[in-house]
Amino acid sequence: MVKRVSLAGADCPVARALDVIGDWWSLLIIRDAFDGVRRFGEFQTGLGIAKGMLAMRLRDLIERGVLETAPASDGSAYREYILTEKGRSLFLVIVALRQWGEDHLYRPGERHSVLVDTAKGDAVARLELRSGDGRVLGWNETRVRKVGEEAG
Amino acid sequence: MVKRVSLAGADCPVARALDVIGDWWSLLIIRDAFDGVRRFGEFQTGLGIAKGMLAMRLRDLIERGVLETAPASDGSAYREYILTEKGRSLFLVIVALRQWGEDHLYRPGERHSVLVDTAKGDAVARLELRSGDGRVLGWNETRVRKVGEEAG
DNA sequence: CAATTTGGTTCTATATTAGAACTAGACCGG
DNA sequence: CCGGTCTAGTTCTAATATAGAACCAAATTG
Repeated sequence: MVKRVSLAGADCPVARALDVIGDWWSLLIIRDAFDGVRRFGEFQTGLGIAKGMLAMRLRDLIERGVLETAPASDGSAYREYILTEKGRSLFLVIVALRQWGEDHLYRPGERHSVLVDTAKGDAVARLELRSGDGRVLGWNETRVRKVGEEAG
Repeated sequence: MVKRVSLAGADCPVARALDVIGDWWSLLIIRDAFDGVRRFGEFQTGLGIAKGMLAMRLRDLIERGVLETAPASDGSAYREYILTEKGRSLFLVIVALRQWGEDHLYRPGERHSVLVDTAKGDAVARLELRSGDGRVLGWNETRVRKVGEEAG
């Protein structure tokens, strides 16, 4: 089989991003980390992931700068896994996935978790893509300018 | 190994979303579809994916309502793969991944493709999460309200 | 109508994954 | 401070998924 394909050198930022967090478990681990999960055992039981997989994923995510370890905040000798700044900026990826899932993967009326603004407790607004000057853009009002292509 | 874990019944929309598009290739196929790729061979050479994998992924994505087939637009007897409405609404997921990749996975000055507003040719704005009443929210100003949890 | 292109399917070797079994160090009760 | 248990892994094995090559049939091209 040779190796699983690597996209680390791609021109497309989507491909590079998927190279880092595009596997089955990484984004779930990161989602849990946003939710306050920090300890190995918490991730393991919460996700139902095999321990070997979890250990490997945590190692990879640390190596790639998404997570880091810190001494446990409860004073014990154990370690905690926490998001780095790089990891925390995946927040909008998680939110986008969440909104898509809410829109398309539940039957009408089927209950699911909701992202709320902590201050007021209301559901957050939908994400929108805007142009540089503030117009809301649909998928068909954009295009990808490839590397080397002339601007304009 | 038993089966690969399924998250199709999860309460968390992020988990359900990843169950549909959380594997190695699906989002790359979808990204290419947004970029105008429609034919089997185009996906295959563009992605460098094995034909068997691609055939399987296309089948899965059709089955899950993200893609559909249509008669080829060039009048030939071949088929094309195009995004459904459900598939097109993954646009913001791709954009969020792109922006994260741009921010964190390129060395300063290293070139990469850019998403531009077709009308003006300028790069699009960064995504922002806002509250119901329009305030910009950071990752630490939100929380997930779980199913069954009381509102408020 | 022969040659080539397109769009697959099938096959096999290798890689990845899940899950169980095992281990070492931390913590806890006495 | 001693034995038991919890935490956080590592190691092992069997099953599944993947890459890549070989094969094939229908459509298109010359």
